[in-house]
Amino acid sequence: MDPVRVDETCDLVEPDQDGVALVREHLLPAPMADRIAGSFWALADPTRVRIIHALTLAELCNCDLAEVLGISESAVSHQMRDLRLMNLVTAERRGRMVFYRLNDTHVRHIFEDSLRHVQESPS
Amino acid sequence: MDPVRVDETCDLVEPDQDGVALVREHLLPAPMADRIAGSFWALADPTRVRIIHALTLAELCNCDLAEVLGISESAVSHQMRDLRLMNLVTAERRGRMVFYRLNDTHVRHIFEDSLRHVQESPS
DNA sequence: TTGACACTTGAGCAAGTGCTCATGGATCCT
DNA sequence: AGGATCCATGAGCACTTGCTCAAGTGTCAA
Repeated sequence: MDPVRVDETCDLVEPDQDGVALVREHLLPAPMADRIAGSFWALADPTRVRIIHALTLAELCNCDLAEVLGISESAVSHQMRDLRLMNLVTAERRGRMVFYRLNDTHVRHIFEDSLRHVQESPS
Repeated sequence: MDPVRVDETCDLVEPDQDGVALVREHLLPAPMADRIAGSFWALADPTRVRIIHALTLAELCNCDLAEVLGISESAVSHQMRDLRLMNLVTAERRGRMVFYRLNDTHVRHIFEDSLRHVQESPS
């Protein structure tokens, strides 16, 4: 628990000094909620989770990803396009293959944390 | 970087000893990918992000959440049902109101981490 | 050049999501 | 009891998502 104060406006504060009033005062602005949601979008889909996990282990090209994960190359390509737009991976062409690499240490870290958490938890 | 070894089968390993072979060997099983994706589902939607943020500040009832976030009580109630099913919040009835409280320290922590990360990052 | 291979892209579709609206249940007050 | 308030729920709807399929681009090798 023990939340941490981060700044003056909108975030982590000692809770429950007044309830509704406190919440209203430190309300998370909608654009920031959008950015946070966006940063979790990548890991909220099983296919992308598996792609990101694979890229944690090695740099891989589109067709290897498709083959290893058992999905079509087109499906992989579509996902990689989105991940690239979110700056979560970088693509590098070598010959006719395109190799993908994880580009975001934050996503890598929350993924690894979550993997540990899922392994420890009972269900 | 410096990934951490967690167990023998499917997870965090020193990368790139062979690429595809290594990935195939340590492939994340689909059910585990589903569980990880599920644990991020809550924070991948702006409305739920704002609900969870509000609940990090105080215990709140349905109607206060609706009023503070500027959405309908029905919309809140539907979201709270899902969050309850995922065991992320607990509900306690007091009179005719139902007060919600965060129930998952892991979600609380990754949310707080992410909030800090979003605040530090440029864009 | 011709073909094969790796990847990209757009259209289209089935399934899922988040909301509103209407209704019903639970609780309190007079 | 009757009404008011708070919440839950189901139906319905617009929108999004993740996929497949088909067609196209880029690269290499014979």
